[in-house]
Amino acid sequence: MLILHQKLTEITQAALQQAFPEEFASSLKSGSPLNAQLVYASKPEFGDFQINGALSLSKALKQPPRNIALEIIKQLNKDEKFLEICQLPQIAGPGFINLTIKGSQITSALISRLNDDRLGIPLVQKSKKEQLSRVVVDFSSPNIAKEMHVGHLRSTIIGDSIARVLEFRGHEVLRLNHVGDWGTQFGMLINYLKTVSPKALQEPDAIDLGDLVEFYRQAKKRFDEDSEFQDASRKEVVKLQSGDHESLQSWGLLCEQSRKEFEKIYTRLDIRLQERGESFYNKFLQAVVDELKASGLLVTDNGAKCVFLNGVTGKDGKPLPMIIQKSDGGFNYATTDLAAIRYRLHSSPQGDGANRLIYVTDAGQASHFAGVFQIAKRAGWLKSNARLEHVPFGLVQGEDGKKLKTRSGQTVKLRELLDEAVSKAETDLRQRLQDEGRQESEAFINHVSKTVGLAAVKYADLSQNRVTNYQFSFERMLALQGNTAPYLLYALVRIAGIARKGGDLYIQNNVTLNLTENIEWELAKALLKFDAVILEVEEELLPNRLCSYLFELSQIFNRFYDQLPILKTNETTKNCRLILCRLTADTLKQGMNLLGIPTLERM
RNA sequence: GGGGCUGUAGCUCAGCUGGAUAGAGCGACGGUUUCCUAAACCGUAGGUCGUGGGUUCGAGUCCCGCCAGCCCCGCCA
Repeated sequence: MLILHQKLTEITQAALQQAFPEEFASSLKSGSPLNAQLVYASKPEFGDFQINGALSLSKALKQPPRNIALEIIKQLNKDEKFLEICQLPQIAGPGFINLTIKGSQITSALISRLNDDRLGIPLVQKSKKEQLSRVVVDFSSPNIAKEMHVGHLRSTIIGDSIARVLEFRGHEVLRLNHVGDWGTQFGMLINYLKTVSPKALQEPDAIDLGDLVEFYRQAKKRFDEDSEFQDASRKEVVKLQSGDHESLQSWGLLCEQSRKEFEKIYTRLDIRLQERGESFYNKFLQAVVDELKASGLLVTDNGAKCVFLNGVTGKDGKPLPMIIQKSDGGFNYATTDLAAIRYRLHSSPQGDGANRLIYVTDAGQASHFAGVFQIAKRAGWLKSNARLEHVPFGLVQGEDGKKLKTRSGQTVKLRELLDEAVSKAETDLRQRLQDEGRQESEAFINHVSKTVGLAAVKYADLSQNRVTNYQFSFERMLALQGNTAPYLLYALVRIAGIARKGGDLYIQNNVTLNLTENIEWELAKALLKFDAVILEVEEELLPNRLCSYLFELSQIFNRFYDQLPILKTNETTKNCRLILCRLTADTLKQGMNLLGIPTLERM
């Protein structure tokens, strides 16, 4: 539908221009050209597209809306290209123009999609200008020496999906894991490591720290109780920052240990991520300070070097500062974030040469990023086409509406959360098999449980608008009905079932589509909307739009499946319906793939 | 005190640049299976879109005030 939308936009603009040439010309000069406002129809009974412009142009053109609509229609009816695409336009209500695409256009669009493994989604133009197009998606970002918990769930899943969509569109995507691998807590950790396991330094591979979370907890406990330990830890921070060999080695060991744990989760969730922690930017921190100083943004206040933000005021009404270098000479996270922006935007090889930076972090950091972005802009680091975007998301809440915790009040570990989802899916599946008297192998049960459980967790998160808080509920996500992963997976299973029962989904002979039933048309049109949805997600970075689309597509397919026989009809009708099945399957699979969710043949 | 986000059906949520009679799912109630997986499908009930103003031909959507909840606000990340 993208191509049709584009063509019709041009055609309706031309019609508007021809209907009101003088007004159109003067509107061009004034810089706010008249717009026919062609959009997708809000309801099926209004056709496929609607022109809304007649209503809003009423004042400018000094005519009643229906007259304007009539004039536009006159021009449209003279346009051969238009008549080729659409049926005769209809005026409706106060002055809307409803457009319905001709059936032949729909079927030929479907057929061209059969031979298109990109399902109508264009690749970004590799023109010279866009060749430099590189996108950084900064997501997941757990802290070293801490286990991943629910807090990382949303960033990881949403960030991955956004990266997948951008990659599919042909952007060069840098998936960066900005792990917390630097900071004062390492003094404590290294000191504790030296205390409990001095051998670890000689043979880094020989030692297994085990549960790092427990290790962290014990270190923290010792730190809080033992003042000598505290002093030693502070000295350790200084040693680490000054590049002491032994300290760095311990630090590396801790990072390596964490990395192994993170990898397990990423492998399980099928997430690719390039680790580039905060420490990477250490060598650029001083340069940030120098550049901000040179550009005149840096102000020393109470010994700290700050940049005062525009439009952000504190209690006394004065601008709030962002601290770039503490009075003791140390840097903090704002400095690191600035160094990261600078590096990512800087052309290679001194930087990543990216022109779109996407940060998938919780909404609580909104003002932090607003501040950091502002400084980057004022420092002149952005080229004209560069975009900095914070992609915020809400909290994960329990069913009580409060931040999700375990029964004992602990943070929920991501690993355990995933285990539970899979195990619940398994219980459910076994019950179902028993009820239906089905026999399946253990391998099948394990595979389906794992796929369904993880898909449920991902989909539940992605299907909600990320800005709002998200109420986590195993019961709902695994309910296996409604807007859930299992519902979508089931639609695919049905299609796979048809193929097993002798339906050839990949008919090679020159196909002709002859759609007769309403539900067939509905399905056909739904399939054609996929391309527009993907472009919308690319722009708005809202994966839930894709989820809604896939859910609606599945609903339409299920109705189609319910109402019409597919295999038990005459040959022509059968082939035609098989093509609809195949395109539905391809679209669902590709859509799910962009959500990071693998699909099943049977479940 | 300043700033941000949120407030839509009993519950969980959609609602794209303002457009026609505000939509799903769950739950509730009722129906559908000699046929491709019923993890499905069909139907019924359920709403002063937090609230009061304003802009507009038209507002859930934009602007202002108020109420409620959550989050952020100089040397932690």
